[in-house]
Amino acid sequence: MKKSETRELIVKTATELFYRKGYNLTGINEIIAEAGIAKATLYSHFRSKEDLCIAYLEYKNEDLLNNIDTFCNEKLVGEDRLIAVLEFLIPFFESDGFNGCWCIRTVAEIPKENEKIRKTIQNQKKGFLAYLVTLVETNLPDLEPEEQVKLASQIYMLYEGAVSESHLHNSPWPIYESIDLLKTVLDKHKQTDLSTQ
Amino acid sequence: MKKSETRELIVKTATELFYRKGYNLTGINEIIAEAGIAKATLYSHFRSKEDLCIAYLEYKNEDLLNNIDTFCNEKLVGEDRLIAVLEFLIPFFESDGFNGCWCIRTVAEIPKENEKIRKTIQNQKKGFLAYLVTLVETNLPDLEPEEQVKLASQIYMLYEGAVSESHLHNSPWPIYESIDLLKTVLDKHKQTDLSTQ
Amino acid sequence: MKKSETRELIVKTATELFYRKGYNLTGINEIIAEAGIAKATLYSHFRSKEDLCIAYLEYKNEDLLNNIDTFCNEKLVGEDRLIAVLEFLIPFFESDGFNGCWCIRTVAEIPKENEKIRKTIQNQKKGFLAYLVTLVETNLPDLEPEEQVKLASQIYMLYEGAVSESHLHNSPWPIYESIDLLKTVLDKHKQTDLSTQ
Amino acid sequence: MKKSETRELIVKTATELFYRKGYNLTGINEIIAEAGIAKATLYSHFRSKEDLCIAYLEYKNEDLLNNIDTFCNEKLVGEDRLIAVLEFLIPFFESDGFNGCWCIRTVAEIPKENEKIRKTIQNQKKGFLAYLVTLVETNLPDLEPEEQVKLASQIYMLYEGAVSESHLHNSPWPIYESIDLLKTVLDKHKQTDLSTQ
DNA sequence: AATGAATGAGCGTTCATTCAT
DNA sequence: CATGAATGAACGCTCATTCAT
Repeated sequence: MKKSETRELIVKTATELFYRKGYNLTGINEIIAEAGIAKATLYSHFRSKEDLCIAYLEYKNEDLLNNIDTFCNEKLVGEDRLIAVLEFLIPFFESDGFNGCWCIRTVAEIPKENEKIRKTIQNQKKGFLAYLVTLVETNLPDLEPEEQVKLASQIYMLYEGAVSESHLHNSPWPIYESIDLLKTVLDKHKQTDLSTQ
Repeated sequence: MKKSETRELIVKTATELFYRKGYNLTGINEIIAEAGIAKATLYSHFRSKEDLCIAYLEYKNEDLLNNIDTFCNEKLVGEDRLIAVLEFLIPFFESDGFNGCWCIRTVAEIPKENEKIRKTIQNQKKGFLAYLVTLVETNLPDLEPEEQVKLASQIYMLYEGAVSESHLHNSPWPIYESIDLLKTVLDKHKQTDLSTQ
Repeated sequence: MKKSETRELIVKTATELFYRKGYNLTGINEIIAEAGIAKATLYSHFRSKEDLCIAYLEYKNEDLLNNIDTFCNEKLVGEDRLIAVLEFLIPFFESDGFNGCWCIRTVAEIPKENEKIRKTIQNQKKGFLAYLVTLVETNLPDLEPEEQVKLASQIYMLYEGAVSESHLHNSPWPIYESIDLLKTVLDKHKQTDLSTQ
Repeated sequence: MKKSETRELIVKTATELFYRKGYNLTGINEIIAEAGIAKATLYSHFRSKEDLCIAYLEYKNEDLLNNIDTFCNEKLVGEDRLIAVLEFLIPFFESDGFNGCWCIRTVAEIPKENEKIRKTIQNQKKGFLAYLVTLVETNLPDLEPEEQVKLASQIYMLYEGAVSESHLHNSPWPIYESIDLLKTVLDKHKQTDLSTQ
């Protein structure tokens, strides 16, 4: 087996376990047993459990961004594509193994002093925000730039709340409320737009 | 020392540590050392760390509801009192030791199978939702009942998102975005109200 | 079993193993197996293997100083009692389990940065030197004070060399050479003494 | 790179690390990283870490004997050349990276059962003794043969003690005491010599 | 002749919990 | 009612060594 293949096997195994059971409640022993490798093999690929955690976060993030983008591009353009960001959460919530947001959950598990993981997570969220800004710019080009940023931030907030709360309550209602809220906000923009014309 | 006093000392000590460091990263030894009691004393008051966790969650929740209620009652009635729920988060965020939402963080730390803690947390959130429904009913009495419930749910979503995200980003901007979003929603209700009159 | 008894059991067991096999080559598992206790029991008495090492060094040192003192007090006074310090090494070398000097051996095993253990060892040696100074003062009172210190230092050197080399060569000849050397030095002092009278 | 060159690179690297950090505290990984070679390359030159240890001991020993011989040959003949053996220790102690006697330190680290390394070390010390015997024979030819052997043994003892103790105390005073002791012994031989003439 | 990925055994340490006193 | 000594299981991690390429 190639080195990169082993590495990928480790990341995939760790990702499944970390996301399902949590970072602290998943032991290295469990990961290597599941992956069918020796402990030292894991440690030849990752210096520490912490490094493996970062690989897990990146793997999850990349996957998510791809899935969202694919999902949104199937939708009509304009407002609908923005709403699609939140609609994406419905199949996500219903999918096997949905367990909330790995960022929020991992932040909750690590000591406050762990800057490395904390920064990784913050950067992921900033990346997602940047993605949403671009999406707003593309689909609501007539909006003022600062309004575009504000709207993106608000979609971000609604997205995050919907993920956390649907997970906590084990129900999709928070997603629907977020969608509803977003529609209200978009309506307001439409009105403002009309009235200024 | 009376039995109830010892119990309260334990709960307070555990609460401070659990909230600051997280549930899994706080050891029993740390709690008894901080409280200055013997290990068996702790176990004579709580059957397990899990039971202590529930006491911690309840202690935190009671405290929060009192604080929110006190804060909101100082404000004018009507819409402003609803907005106050979110404005409450600003001093909360700025307070020493702010560390996000204990419910979200604890859910992230325990195994999915732990029904006891999970139910406790879900019930707390349902209690908070019920509080918000009452608040909407009191302050926007003209709204349709189902609209009142919906609005309360949305305030809940905005509240939760603001707590989580201000914690994650270590910045209050998510709180301000939530407030802004809520104002937009309330404006819409006002318009609808006017138009139907 | 009382706490102090368990502690003593641990120290005795660790001492036997550390001295026989060396510090690094003796695992915690071996110590607890030999002592018949649980791992956590050991760690409730000693914070780390390093702390146990220091207890080992102190246990050995105390034992040694007692044995030397007892041995020397059985001898005639004067020069003979000084020579007795080195003669003590003959039964020591022949005793079961003789394995050289724990100080020298432990210094060889720990990283240079380990100040805690290093200081402990240096202090033990300084204590032994102080003991020898007193012994010289008592038994050769007519000698100049600075000559007394010098002689004590030289006895110290001969003692240390004899221990190390008898261990390395697995033979007592270095002890006999040290004794011979000491006698030469004492003879010289006698001559000087006579000629100045 | 030629095979012999690679081998020498390995030995030099291992020597530096073993002597500085100790045998057990130096890992194979550290050696190959420092030498810039692959793990299997090391194992193609040395069957085991133990074999590499022996190469290290031999490398150190050869170097030492050369240095001592060079140092002593620069001195006047007679007693002064014998004293020079101990005076050699002053620049040795002051040199960068002085870390005591590798033989004593390595003996302290290996299991008693390891005959291979043990014998190597004992033979080195016997070789050094033989060198000293020759030195005494050459520089004090009038002494009785058995007295020559005895004197060589005593110089050996003083040498060894001075190395160990200057290392342990991190101070050169043991070297000076050894030199002083040796001078006393040599004085005595001179007197004996004179009185028998 | 040289590589580097993989290994099994072991390391020192910490955990929540129990029980005799 | 409160104690503190003791526990078994699990933790994250490192070691010298091997083998297919």
